Amino acid sequence: MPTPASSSDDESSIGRRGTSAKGIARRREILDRSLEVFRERGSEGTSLRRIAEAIGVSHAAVMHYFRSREQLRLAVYQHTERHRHESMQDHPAPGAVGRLVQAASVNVKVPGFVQLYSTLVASAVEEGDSESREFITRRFARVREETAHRVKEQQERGEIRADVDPEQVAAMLVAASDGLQTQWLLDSSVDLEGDLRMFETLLRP
Amino acid sequence: MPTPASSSDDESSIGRRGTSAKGIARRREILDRSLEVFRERGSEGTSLRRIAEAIGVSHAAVMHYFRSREQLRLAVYQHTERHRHESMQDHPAPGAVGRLVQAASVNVKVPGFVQLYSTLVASAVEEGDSESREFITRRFARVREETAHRVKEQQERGEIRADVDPEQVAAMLVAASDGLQTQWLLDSSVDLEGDLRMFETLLRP
DNA sequence: GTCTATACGTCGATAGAC
DNA sequence: GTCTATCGACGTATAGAC
Repeated sequence: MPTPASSSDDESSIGRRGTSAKGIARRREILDRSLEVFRERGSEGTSLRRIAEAIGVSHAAVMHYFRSREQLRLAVYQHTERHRHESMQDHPAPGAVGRLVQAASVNVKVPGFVQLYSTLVASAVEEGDSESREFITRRFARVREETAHRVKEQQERGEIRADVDPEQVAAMLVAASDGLQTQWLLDSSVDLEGDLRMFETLLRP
Repeated sequence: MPTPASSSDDESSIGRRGTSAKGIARRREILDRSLEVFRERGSEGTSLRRIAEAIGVSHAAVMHYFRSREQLRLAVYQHTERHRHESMQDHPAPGAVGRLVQAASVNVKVPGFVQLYSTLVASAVEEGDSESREFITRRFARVREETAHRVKEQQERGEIRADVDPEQVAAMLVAASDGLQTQWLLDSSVDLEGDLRMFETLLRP
């Protein structure tokens, strides 16, 4: 539910195979089809066998490209995130809150994306040493840092009140963005964009 | 990760058996031991057989009291929530933000509680018709409503600025509280209490 | 490199004996 | 109320065909 932020991980660094032309295509096919199946039944309720069936291969073939089911789920998220970023490439940095609003609005329009993120966060906080935990932890740190930097700049320009700590504001903005996307999924009468935009009022000098 | 809010569901309305004295005791034992095991391995990584083993019965015995694994998880959350509420019964309503801060601080000190909540939220947004979804959806609606009411009262008393919508503030406060608890779990350098307290500054007239 | 076939241990869930 | 037995499905691992 992140926020923009440039994705630095290439897909191929995550899986273990898929070097030939056919392998690369197959890998992408698995990622694309997985998201489709996740959308219908949720990532938690979807087995490797079901994904494999949707493609027309054995479930062992899927495991040829991904070390584990957990790792496939993370790779599907990163794959989707990349495409999501491309669809909002061109914009002139409208400030910290604006970035959040834009990112959140795009997120909830990608079917299954926020749901997938939720399962990754749940895995991250439940498991002690998983790849999910490391990925989500780093993501939070990076997004907070980028947001804090933006807030600081806007404070120097006098666009944001100076009596609040940029790091605290950043943590809060990221938390509110994540939480509101979740609430919107369960009750679309929640005004995701308006609620986030309210921060512009609250942060005004 | 909620917020205070009075728990209206009785545990026994959730499970299906446990009417005798022994049954009631057994039911509570399952709930208590489940949380202990969830704490170590996470609720997602814990099987009914492992819980049963910790008690000294077969996994079929556990299923005698709970319709499904999913339902047991929800019941464990509600059971823990009840005890959590009792541990902060006496307080004189310190305002909307104060309530949030108090609730969040207690939550993160109950081992496994926020983690369990995260898995429930993930289930809620992934599954279309589950009990988890209904429970979490109702919870959000109730907590938002209670918080909005408190904000409105404080606005009338002049304690909170009047140029913001109470419902929007409530949704944001709940979202920020949830999101910050998650961030704190993954990185305890996040200042959960301080970040939330900042809202008092932002909301000052 | 890509993939099928197959097997292992475990899981949630159910049925029926005690 | 609790057990044992059993079911189909699951994640994972390996051997080997192409």
